[in-house]
Order: sequence, then C-alpha cells, then structure tokens
Amino acid sequence: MTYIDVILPLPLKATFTYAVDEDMAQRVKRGCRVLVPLGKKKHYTGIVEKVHHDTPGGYEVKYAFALLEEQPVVLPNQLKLWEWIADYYMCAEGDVYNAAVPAGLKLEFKPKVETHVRLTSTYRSEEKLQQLLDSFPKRAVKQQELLLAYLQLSDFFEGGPHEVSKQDLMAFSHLSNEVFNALVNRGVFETYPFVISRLTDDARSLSGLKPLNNNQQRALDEIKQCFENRAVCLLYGVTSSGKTEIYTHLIEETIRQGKQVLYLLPEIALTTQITERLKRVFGSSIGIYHSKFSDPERVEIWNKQLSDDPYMIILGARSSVFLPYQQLGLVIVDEEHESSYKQQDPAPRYHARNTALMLASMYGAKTLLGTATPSVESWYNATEAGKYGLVELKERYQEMQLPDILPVDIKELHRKKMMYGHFSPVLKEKMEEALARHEQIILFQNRRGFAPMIECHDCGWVPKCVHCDVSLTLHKYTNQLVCHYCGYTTPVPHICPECGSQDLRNIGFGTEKVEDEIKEMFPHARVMRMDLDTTRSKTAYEKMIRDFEKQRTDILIGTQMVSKGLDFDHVRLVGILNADTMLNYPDFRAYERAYQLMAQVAGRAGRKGERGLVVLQTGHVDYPIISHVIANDFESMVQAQLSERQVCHFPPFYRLVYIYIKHRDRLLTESMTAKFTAQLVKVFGSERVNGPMQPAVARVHSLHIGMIMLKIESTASMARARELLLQVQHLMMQVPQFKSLQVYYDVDPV
DNA sequence: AGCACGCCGACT
DNA sequence: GTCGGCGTGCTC
Repeated sequence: MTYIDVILPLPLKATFTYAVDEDMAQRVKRGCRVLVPLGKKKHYTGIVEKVHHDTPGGYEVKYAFALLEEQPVVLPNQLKLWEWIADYYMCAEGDVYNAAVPAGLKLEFKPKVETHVRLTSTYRSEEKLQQLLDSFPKRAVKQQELLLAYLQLSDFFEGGPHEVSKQDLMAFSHLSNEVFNALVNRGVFETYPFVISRLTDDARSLSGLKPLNNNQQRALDEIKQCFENRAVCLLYGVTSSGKTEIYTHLIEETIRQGKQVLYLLPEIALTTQITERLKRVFGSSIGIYHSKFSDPERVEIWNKQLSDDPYMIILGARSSVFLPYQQLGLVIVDEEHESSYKQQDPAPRYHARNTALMLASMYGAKTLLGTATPSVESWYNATEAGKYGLVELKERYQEMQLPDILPVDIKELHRKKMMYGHFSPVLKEKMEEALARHEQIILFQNRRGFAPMIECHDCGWVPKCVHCDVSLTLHKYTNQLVCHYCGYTTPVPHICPECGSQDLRNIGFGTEKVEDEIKEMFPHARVMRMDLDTTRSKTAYEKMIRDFEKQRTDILIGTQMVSKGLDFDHVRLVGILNADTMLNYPDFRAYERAYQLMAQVAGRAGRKGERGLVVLQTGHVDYPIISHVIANDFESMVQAQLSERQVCHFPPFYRLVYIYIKHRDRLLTESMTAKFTAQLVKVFGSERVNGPMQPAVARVHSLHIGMIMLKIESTASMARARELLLQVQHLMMQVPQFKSLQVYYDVDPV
C-alpha cells in the first residue's frame, strides 16, 4: 500500500496522510498537487511532502481523490525552504504553503482561451488567395470586406499572418456573425482555440550595459573578489552612488553563466522605476512578481519558472522568495535595511532578507545586500562578526555633493511664538526662495505614532475605537474618524459626549494638516500629498511620481513613502517637519530607523551640480542622533547603537521572540500572560524574559492582546530555545481555562 | 481555517 | 416543548 503525507493550506502543525490507489502510486511524486478530502464535505489542494509505505495507526486513512499533475509544481528546494520557515518562524507549514503558492494553483487552474481565426489551408498561399479574390461572387460584398479586414489585421502580405482573434476581427470590421459564418461555410475561414498568455513579451530594443565609472568598477571588482570566498556581501553605497548600475553588471554576468537572479525590493512602489531601467537592458528575460499582480498572472509566472524557458531574472517584493528557481545564482536584496521586508500579520511572519539568504545558501548562490544606510544587524555581520564581506561606495554619481543639513530648534521657536503653524521661519523662507526659483520641494512628515485626533478642550475626552484600544484619526477629506487598525469609521461629533462642550479641537498633525497650512502660506503653489490614503490604487502612486517628475507639482508632502529611492532632478530643498515623532517610539530600533529615514529623505535633496539643502526641525537639536544625521556619520550612529544593544541585550547580540496571547476576555488574557511569563522565567531565567509587556495596541478587533518578549543569546542554539518555548506553551494549554486562548509567535520582530 | 457536536435562553 | 446562540475540538 502506498501513502502520501500531504501539506494542507491550513494552520495545522502536522501533515496529513492519505492512501493512494495503484495508478496514482505509479505517478505521484513529492511536490505534486493532490486533491484530498477533509472532514465530511471539504476538499483541499494539498502538496505531497512524502511518498511512503508506512501504514499509519490511530485513525482511518482516506484515499486521495486525484493527482493534479505528472510533474511537481513545488521543487525540492522550495519544500526545504518551507520547512525552514515553518520551523524558524514558528508557524505551520500550511501557513507557508498558503503564503507561497498563488490561490489559482490551489484550485484547478484554467488557462484563458480565445477563439482565433485563420484561413483554411486551401487559401493560405498568396497565389490561391488572389484566385479567390478574383473569383469572389459580386453580390457577396460583405464577405469580401470581412476577408480584407482579416488580411489587414493579420498583416497577411507583410510578414504575417499573425494571430487574429474572432472578437478583434468582428470589432474591427463592424460586420455581423452571419457574414463570418458564411466565410466559414465557404471553406475560407476556420476557427481554433488559442491559449493566451497574460505575460507580455517585451519587444523593446535593448540598450546594453552602461559602462561603470571608476568607483563603481572598483566596487564591482571588490564584490566579485568577496564572492570568491564568501556567500554574502554588503554593499554600503551612499545615495546616488549608482548601486543599480553595479547590480546590472552582476546580473548580466550571472545570466551569462546560465544562472537565475532574484532581485528583491522592499516595496511594490519601487519596482516601477527600477523595472524600466532593467527592462532597457534585459528586455523579456526579466519577470516581475508581487502581491498586486492578479492571481492568474502569478500562476502563469509560477508555471513559466517551472518550464524549460523560465525568466532568468525575477524582480519582486518579498513573496518572490517563494517562486520556483531552477538554477539560482545570485540574490540581490536592495535597500536591505527596510523593515517592510518583514511580514507582519498573517503567519508566516518571515523576514524576506533573511529568508532570501537561506534560499541562496540552498542553491549555493551568492547574495548581495545593498543599501545607503545598513541595518545595525547587517553592519555588525559585515564588520565585527565577519560573516559578510563589506564593500563601500562613498562617491556620489556625477560629482553630486551630499546636502547641507540645517537643524532648527522648534522647541525654542514655539516658546517664542515664532512658528507659522508647523513651519519655522527658516523653512518658510527657504521654501519661498525655492518657489521663486521654480525649484521643487519635498516635505516629510512621518505621521505614524503621532496621528491627528480630536480632543475636548474642556474635559480632555478623546474619541476611541470601539473595537481597539486606539484613538481615532481625523480624516478631514471625508469628515470622519477612522481607526487605522480595524477600519472602524464614525462621523466627527460636534459636541463632546462626555461634557457637552462644543470646544472640540484638533491635536497632533499629519500630512493632511501640513497640506492645509501650505495652502494658506503659499496659495499659488501646486501641492500634492502622498501617503497611504492618497495612494490606495495601483496607479495613483505612479501618477503622482510622474506628475512630480514632469514638474506639474511644486511641493510634495509625504510620509516615509517619499523617502524611498526616488530620484528627482529639480528638488533642492527638503524639509523634515518634526524629527521627534520618529525618536519617540518605544522601540529599541527607534534611533536606527530615525537615522535611516532622515538620511534617505535628505538624499532626495540636491541636483546635478548644485548642493541640496535639508531643513531639519526638531525639539532635540542636542541629541547625538541629530548630529550624526547632520554629519552624515553613519558609522558613529551604528557604533553607538551597537554598544547600547550589547548592554541592553538586543539584536544583533540577542535574538528576540515576541509571544502574543489573544482572547476576547481581558482578565483571562492578562492571567494567562502573567502565568506564561512566570513559567518562561522558570525555564529561561528572568534576564531572558521581559513581560508581560504592553503591546503597541492592547486590543484589536475586540481581542485583548498579551505580549511577552523572550531574548536568546545569538550564540545559543535557537532550535533548543524554540523547543523549550513550545514545551512551555504546551504546558500552558493543559490548563483548562487557557485552552481557548490563541498563542502565536513573532520571531526576529522588527 | 471550517465545520460538527454540544449545552443553555426566547419563541411557534 | 423546540430553534438557535457560539464555545470546544477535529479534521488523515
């Protein structure tokens, strides 16, 4: 008897075993999809993890219904990666399967088919066709018209015939179906089903590689040298040093050796500019993959990567690590410091940079991590720990100078009542100058954690979400209060429900408030706001970028979105409205992140031949981080961070695991979190356990949340720590009252 | 994740 | 007397 162990798309900790009939036993392979029953009436598409002959005990085995293909759709290395992710990030393999495989592959996938038209073999030569046209009955004018329309559409006499769909032909000719059928009956036309690919072949002319300048060439040589004895290399290159050009040369060399390249980007938004540049060089050998693609498109890319003509380059966001690769030779992780590489909410909570490193090692491929502001972890790995090679590129392209950074003490100015709303006199003056010179301006306001809300001036009442423990954010545009966690929406009240006062005021400020202030100060300037609210649609972001590039906008206000790798030629002035909102996070990464953000935003200032200016408004001009930003002194910042992290037991010296506990009942959540903490202290010692901690939001979607932080020395065995942790969880779940609580983990949180 | 099984309040 | 609320526990 043959059995298969199957991974189901469910959060189950184990695989399920099914029996297969003799025919299927002959054909089934590891990595194939199978249709299996579960429970009384459900069917799932599962992935075969193992084929074996060990009869399972303890339950009645069911038969798998069907095998969906002869050749595996999940390759051995992918299964290996899934296993690693499930193990390391402490989630079910089914969660990984769900995240990795496009939904279309979890059902029967139907290719898109169109009806196409061609001439029957009788008339396919020019000579025969001429004869037909000459002898065509005089009264069949419409048929003749339709035939000519076909010949035109198919370019019959000029290099054709090309594919012509019946739909296109009918739309083009404006003739009826009757006429069409007449030509079919006359034996002139025939129809056939045509499977259309959603993947467009890019037939643009290729521009070839741009030659590198001396600095870039030196960096490229160093990277190649580094790859001779190391698998990973960190490229620390200042903004505008031309990292993309170096990547391009490395990619070209890799595909010349017949190996594939994975180019990871932190956000879909960034793909547009980079895609254009890479497509000019590599044309149709490059495939794009990210979550905004439709499911059928993703299925097609997956299948193409399994075929014998796969894309040699995949450019994509974090989920691209899940695609099948046949011969992976190089992984590039661009902007490696970006926290959006970490998947936050549904499991698997994986870090795409670290997962990519694991993926590369499975193929013996090299990994290049590129950034202008390395993460503290990667910097440590490339320096003190000696795990990665390090290549630096400090010269900006085309002799662009780093911008001048001007700190402005807004605490002082507020006290002296010299501020114009949120604008210091200096910033206002510099903006006036820039506008007069027809230069563009970027203003940065990181709204997160400092959301605009309303407050009763008399009693201090603040509207809160009914499902979550957060105050509601004011959206003036729709005149509503919105919860950024669950989406709960309610109209703005006119009177305070607590005390009846009419004095409800706006406090805090976000991009929207800034926009209003600018419109008042500079009524003639063309202002554009770029944040999550204004870039909801796939095209909105691209349109904004294009408008700004074409100088249809004078002032661009935005959240961190404006900091990401966009290069504009006409920006000289950048304003950081309030750096303090970034420094006030209750998070050990706050300074690192603040530095990265400010350095990235500052990098947008300056254009060819002219030095940029950054006005940095803060209430803490004396903080070391501010001087590090001003001096562009990444290394001092990172050294300060490293010593702090070492003293306080944080990454990269310790690994963190957050344990989350969720339940509708607050007291039960609190009591389990407390008991769990006590038990963890017993097992790991009090110095390794921080808890119960206050989660960022104590309640989401009406569920109360408890949180515990576990710290494990980087030198210790993480596998052993996970094992002990799961034992403690198991012990907790034995307590009858705690059985209904949800427990999940966030390993290496960001 | 769904869905069935199981034990307590307002209705034909 | 039942219909149905969702809390608990399986599903190979």
